[in-house]
Amino acid sequence: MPQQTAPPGRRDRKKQQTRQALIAAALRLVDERGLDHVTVEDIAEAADVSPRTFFNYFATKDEAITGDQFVDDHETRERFLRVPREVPTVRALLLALEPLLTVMEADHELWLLRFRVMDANPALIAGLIGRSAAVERELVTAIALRLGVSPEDTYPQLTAAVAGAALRTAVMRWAAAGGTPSLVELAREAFDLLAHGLTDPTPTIKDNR
Amino acid sequence: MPQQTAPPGRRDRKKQQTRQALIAAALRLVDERGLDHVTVEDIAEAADVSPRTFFNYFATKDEAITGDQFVDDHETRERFLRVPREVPTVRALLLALEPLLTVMEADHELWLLRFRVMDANPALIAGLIGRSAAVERELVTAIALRLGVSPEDTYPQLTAAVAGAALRTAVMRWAAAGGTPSLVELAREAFDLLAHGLTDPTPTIKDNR
DNA sequence: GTGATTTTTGCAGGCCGTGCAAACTTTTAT
DNA sequence: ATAAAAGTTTGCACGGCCTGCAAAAATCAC
Repeated sequence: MPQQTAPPGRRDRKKQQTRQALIAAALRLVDERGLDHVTVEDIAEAADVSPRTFFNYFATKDEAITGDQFVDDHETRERFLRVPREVPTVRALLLALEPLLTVMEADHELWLLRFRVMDANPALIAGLIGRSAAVERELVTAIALRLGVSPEDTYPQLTAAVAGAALRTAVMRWAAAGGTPSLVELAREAFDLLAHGLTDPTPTIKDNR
Repeated sequence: MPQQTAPPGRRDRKKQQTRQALIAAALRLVDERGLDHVTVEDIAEAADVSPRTFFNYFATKDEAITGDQFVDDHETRERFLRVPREVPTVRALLLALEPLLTVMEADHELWLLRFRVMDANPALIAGLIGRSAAVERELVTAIALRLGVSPEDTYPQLTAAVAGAALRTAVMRWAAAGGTPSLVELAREAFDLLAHGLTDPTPTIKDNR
């Protein structure tokens, strides 16, 4: 084997191009007009393909906008299980997620737009969360496995759900703020708050540790 | 005013009847055949109304199954704000939610079936969560108000999202277990874990406080 | 009973998403 | 180069969800 990844031929290049065009068109149009005033036909037209082709790339209109998977279940699970056992679960989850966040920040242009559009069209958030339910289920078993408890226990299920919520919050805040505090920082802040039991903040006085 | 609630006439009684019939039909059919193998027409037929009438009662097929609102935003918000300031936020949220859970337990037959059906048809969960996003937004402002911080801060947003996740977990576990540990107990367990920072459980040895 | 109000229903229509088979393009082998 | 194989795009037909509108039917108020 000369190289692990064979150089993609013209065919795959064209596919990627079409995919990008569809995503870009979808985001632009929905950003301009709102979700309800954009049809799949509009998107296909703007990307210069037939409406039928749209569905060769995405199972749903929403998927072109939100992205099919915003965390890769398998990779994340693996990374989580590789974290040394001494590290507490919540911290281990953060560590397992961080590479992902870094990748998103590298593509911040795309993701900021995506989340801005989602924020403006709440119907999309449901779909996003729904799709992340698959990841959550993976996480439940991974957490249970790592701790040696049953996946039916409260702890794994609660922790997976809560971590998902924390991640979502961090990402939405990142997008709302336009990307100024880094996503990794925001996530760390969220997970730290979690690990401290969400103790109430003191309004006026800031306690630095 | 002789009484606060005027006795409902035949008209309102019939409406309630139709509504119940539609919900019951929807749940029964989807439970039997799965979400994809039940059409609105089927449900309407089983409830003995026209398909068009179905949409006079529910905005969506899913809504007849999941219920339009599984927590009442306004009531919960009020209750939350009435909890004395000394009570920490997480605990106050639990207190504000408990009456709701009690109501659900009173109707456990309906709710257990509902959540069983949702568990079997993940597409429904997305919708459920999506609809609870409205509640979450209410909670964010309520938490911020109570603490005297900005609704843009991390704490209110994170806490609202996390509380929602914890509530959802409790309810799903309650349904999965068939209602044996009481819903209120499960919710308390979840919120206690939250307040303790999700510290890792010890697998074999149980520590009772 | 009569008229006003509300609910139900049918109808037409737009959009989403899918299966299928024909046309087309790229790749592979000769 | 040429032909066969493999993969992609497209059109067509169809079922299902959901909406607006106006006519018909039921209920209510007098």
